[in-house]
Amino acid sequence: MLTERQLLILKVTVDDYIQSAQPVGSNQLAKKSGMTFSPATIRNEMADLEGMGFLEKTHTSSGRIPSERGYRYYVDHLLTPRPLPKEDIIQLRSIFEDKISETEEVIKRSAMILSELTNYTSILLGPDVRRHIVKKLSIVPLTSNSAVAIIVTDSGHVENRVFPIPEGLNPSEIEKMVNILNERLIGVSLNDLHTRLEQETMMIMKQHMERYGELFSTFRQAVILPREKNVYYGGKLNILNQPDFHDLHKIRSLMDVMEESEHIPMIIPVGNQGLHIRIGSENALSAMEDCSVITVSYDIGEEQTGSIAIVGPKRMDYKRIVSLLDTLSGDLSKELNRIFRK
Amino acid sequence: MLTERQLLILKVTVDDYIQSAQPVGSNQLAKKSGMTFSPATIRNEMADLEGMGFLEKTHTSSGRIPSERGYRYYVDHLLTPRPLPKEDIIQLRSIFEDKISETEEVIKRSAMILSELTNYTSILLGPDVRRHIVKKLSIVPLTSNSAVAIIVTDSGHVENRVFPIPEGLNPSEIEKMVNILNERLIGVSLNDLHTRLEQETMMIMKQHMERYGELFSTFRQAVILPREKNVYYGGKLNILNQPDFHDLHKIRSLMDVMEESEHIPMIIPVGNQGLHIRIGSENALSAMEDCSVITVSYDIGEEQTGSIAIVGPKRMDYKRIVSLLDTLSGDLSKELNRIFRK
DNA sequence: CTTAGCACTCGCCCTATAAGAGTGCTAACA
DNA sequence: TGTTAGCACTCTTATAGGGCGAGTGCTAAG
Repeated sequence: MLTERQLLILKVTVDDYIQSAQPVGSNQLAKKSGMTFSPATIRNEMADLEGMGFLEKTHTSSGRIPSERGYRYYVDHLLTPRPLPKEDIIQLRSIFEDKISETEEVIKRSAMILSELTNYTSILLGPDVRRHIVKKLSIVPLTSNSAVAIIVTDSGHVENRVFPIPEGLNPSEIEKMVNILNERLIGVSLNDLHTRLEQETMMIMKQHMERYGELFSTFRQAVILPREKNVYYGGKLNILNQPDFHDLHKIRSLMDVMEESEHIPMIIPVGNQGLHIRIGSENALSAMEDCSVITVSYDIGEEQTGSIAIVGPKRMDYKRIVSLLDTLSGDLSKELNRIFRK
Repeated sequence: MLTERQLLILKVTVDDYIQSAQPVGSNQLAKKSGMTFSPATIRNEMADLEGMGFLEKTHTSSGRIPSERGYRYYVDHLLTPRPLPKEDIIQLRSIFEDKISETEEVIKRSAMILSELTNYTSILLGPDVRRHIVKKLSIVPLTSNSAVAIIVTDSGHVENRVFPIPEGLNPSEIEKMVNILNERLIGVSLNDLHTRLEQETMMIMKQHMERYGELFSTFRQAVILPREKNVYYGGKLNILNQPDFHDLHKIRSLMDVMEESEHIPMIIPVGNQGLHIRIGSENALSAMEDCSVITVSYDIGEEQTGSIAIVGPKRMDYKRIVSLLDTLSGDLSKELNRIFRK
């Protein structure tokens, strides 16, 4: 077990390294306020802490930097979240100041402000569009052989796609189809849409329409997949500001990984409630082994949840980020509830 | 005036430097095929070319690299566009292979393929949404005090935005409003929409509806500005692959500049028909002084034009990019005409 | 006019050296 | 027994010098 003094030294070491990005030595530490022991004592303690795997040296005679285990311990036991400074709160509140009524806009904006506030990259997961409920379907003919299909969901989200229609189709046929679709499909989630389309509507359409086949199948094609991604980024380039990242190759692969939407579930494990911190190799992706990721969930309306993630160097300002995310998660939940509830 | 031999040497020097990214010396050049003169002769000629400002040395006794003037001359007089290799043509054609019916999808895809093909960053300007013509307006109520406004344009583009509506508004009022709006505004461009809204519809609404004021003004708010940007990127990170860029600071500001949509007109001068090449400091933005930008216009339907830009190092493979852009511009124009014409 | 020859320049790499920061260990001290 | 001063040692960083190689400019010969 760690003694009080060791805890203190570990904490101050991590804090200092987070702040300076330089290995911290015993002399330097001794000068810090609250340090009543001599450098020699600190050296002894640091050697112990290194033995226990909390600190590391970059070379034989350098100062110490926290190991991953050190960060982990720091985060688990030594993190004393302090209240956010006023400026931060003001900034966070500014996200909501113009009473935007769209979930997606609010989230986009959160991503932006968050990255500005932290100087790290933020990734926000919005509502899962596939779980939204169809509120209205419509088809607007554009030319003699194309039309745009529009699906409005209960959240105000609009999916739309242009699709080809058979040449010379009677406009009343289309109207008939739209009516049938609306009758049968309002209240269905986007996710269930394509199965329900087949199961329920196909038969009816067959009865009521000639040439239903071509129209129906192209429409189905168009409607299958929501196009919009529910991932929003802020400060993608902030990585370039971090002194911890200098290897262009690593930066490149890190940025690549973050942009690739299929990797997102590896960065932000879905269904994780509350706040989580993943340090270095605790991350699933090897491209992120030099990063820490802090994630927190927030509520969207009453049923769904979204996630906020901050990606930065292991030497991340955990204290500040945790406070920021805590606050933002709460604010965001509240605001989105307001939007959904009205 | 330049002699034949000087032209040859300049061309080969630029070609070699484009290919190798290394300053090219007289011995190296003499080994190239087509070089019938001795290194000494080449040295003399290179000294002359340097005197005329076409070549530069990185230090007193180094090989030569092309100056901006050298690139300019190369591009203006020495560029012999050669037909694209088969693989490139196949790749370009793959953009259109699944007969997408949406302008924006085709453009997005072009941006992607183009950046893969060139290993540079591509920026494509799509149609100016504000010039699109309203095909249909609708309002779908979501909750008791919010609704989503949807505008479909002739190109199949859909603008949509959630906006607040006065509590307890009669649904039939909304319907009435939508009818009036459709009667009056179909055929109007998005750009003219807000002025026409005021001029024509307000009076009519006043006559037919109670409480038109609140509803109308929030609707107007929602409709003012199209949200979608018409800028599409491909290979934003490709800059990181270029050996010419190593200064993180410069990379950062270059990437920043490219993402900022207000800078786009400085990168791609609007209304420029045909192909243009801007080398180094010929660019308007100082962050791009180490870049070359090749732009070409393409047709969207019959009236509008879009632009394609490739951003790379000054040491860019001009020959290849010019051929690629020429071809893509033609193909894209053809394809978009097909989409619009049907 | 072209080219071989040659002295010279400069970047790059390797090595050596000195300074500085920090460590581990030992021994003295409270 | 825990703490601290002292000291030798290690390793990084910065600086300077030497050799190598690629390349140049100039001169003189072909």
